[in-house]
Amino acid sequence: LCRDCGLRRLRLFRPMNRREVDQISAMKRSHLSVPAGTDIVVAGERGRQVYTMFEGWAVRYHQLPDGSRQILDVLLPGDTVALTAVVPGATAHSVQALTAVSLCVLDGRKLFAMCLASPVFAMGLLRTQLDEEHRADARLVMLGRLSAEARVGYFVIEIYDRLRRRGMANGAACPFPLRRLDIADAVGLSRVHVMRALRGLRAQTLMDLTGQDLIIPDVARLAAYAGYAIEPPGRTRAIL
Amino acid sequence: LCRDCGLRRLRLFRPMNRREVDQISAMKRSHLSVPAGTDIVVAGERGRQVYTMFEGWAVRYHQLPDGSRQILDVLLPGDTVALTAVVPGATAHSVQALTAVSLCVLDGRKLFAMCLASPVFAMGLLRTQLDEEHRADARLVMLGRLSAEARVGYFVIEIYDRLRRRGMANGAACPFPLRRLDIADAVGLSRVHVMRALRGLRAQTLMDLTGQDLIIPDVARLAAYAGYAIEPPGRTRAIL
DNA sequence: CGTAATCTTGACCAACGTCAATGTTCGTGG
DNA sequence: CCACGAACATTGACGTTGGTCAAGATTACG
Repeated sequence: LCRDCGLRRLRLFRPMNRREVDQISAMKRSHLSVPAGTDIVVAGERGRQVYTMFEGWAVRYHQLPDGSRQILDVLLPGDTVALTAVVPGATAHSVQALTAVSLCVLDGRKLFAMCLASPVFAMGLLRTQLDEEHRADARLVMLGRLSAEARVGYFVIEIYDRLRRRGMANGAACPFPLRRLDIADAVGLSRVHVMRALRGLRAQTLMDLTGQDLIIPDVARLAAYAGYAIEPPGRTRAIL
Repeated sequence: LCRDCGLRRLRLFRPMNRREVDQISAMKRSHLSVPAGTDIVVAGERGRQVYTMFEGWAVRYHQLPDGSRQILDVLLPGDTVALTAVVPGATAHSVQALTAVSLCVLDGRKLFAMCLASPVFAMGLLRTQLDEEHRADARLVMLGRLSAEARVGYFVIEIYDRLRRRGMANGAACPFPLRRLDIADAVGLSRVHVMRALRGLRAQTLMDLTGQDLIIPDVARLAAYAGYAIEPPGRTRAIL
């Protein structure tokens, strides 16, 4: 199955020989498809499964006691979900599908065993994790120091750039299936103020988000405005 | 040297046998002591060294082109610095000493080699890294969703709790050698507004930060107010 | 004792949140 | 095909939170 995975052809993952691919294939339990809105992982539950996003968009988020929600990250095809399950411990965050989503379900215990058996594989995971930390740091800067408009711009272009590196966005346009409230919960603003920021960004022709259709006339200009450093290609991911 | 390290006696690290400790000892290059204000790591430089905080406080931060600064994390004794050097790649953030700091300097290449040789060790690193990610997520929630007072309270009690787990804070009081501006740069506020928040927290007897002396009369109450989940002890770190 | 850095506070202003009203899209049942 | 309702987008008016400016107080240190 993994041998023919469409995502592999996008050069999204570290080059692997046939044996490695087959080993990963052996960890694969099943393929899961869920409609938009489904809770894939619920905070506090002790899962033994790791997922790989295959298609669709999802968010990792945290719900506060007062009902407000912070989106921690947007999950795109190729991303790994719930890696904390490998190193035993309950997941602290929830994951919800934004669109229809399909995932590869991996056996956490087998994945753990594979890490112990193959240090190179474990180091790949560690590197992917360090990359994630880098992105998390950048988001921290965004939330702590950027204006509302710059935050929205940053959020949007970060996702656009991730899609582009995966060969899933080419020109100036790309789909953006988030509601305004989702954006607000990601960048720490209110839904209404996100609207104002979008209007401002459109007025400056930095980006145009109408409905679910995103247009970025000049990626470099938006990146400069939002303080986003466009990632050079070449970084690959650890798990198929 | 590491065999007698004072930090080891605090049960801060995973239990190791003598051979493991000696292996880590072999990676140790030197011991570095720097005065307050020193730049330990400079963003963009390609270091081949990893550090372990031995004594003192430091911050990991990012400087924006407009001059403002976001503190990403406070580094306390026992914390690992610049782990990105292990998996090759330039460090993206800077580290500066807040107080006089002393560090163990480890050879990044040897550390890398040790990860490849010992998968258990590599997995320990991965777990520490996943714990860090969890803390990063929590800080993201703080910046995105909490009020100014709650943010300051969160920031303070998180550090207090980390110190406590390391046996470096016991009663209600603990030293807190940050300037108001440092706190502001960490929680995404202005220096003046941090003052207002501190006054408010003092008025509610949630905490009292006067000068560099912190007093938390009721840790659980402050934690509840700030939405901080006090960590159960037991999590240990990977590198000595 | 003097200078520089930081703390602390008040007054005022800008950014962002809340409320409420209207428009738009889309799915559902008649 | 159309009527209806639900969810979401969009906008204006207004209130609150947090930033900026500026001044005096305190501390650290030579």
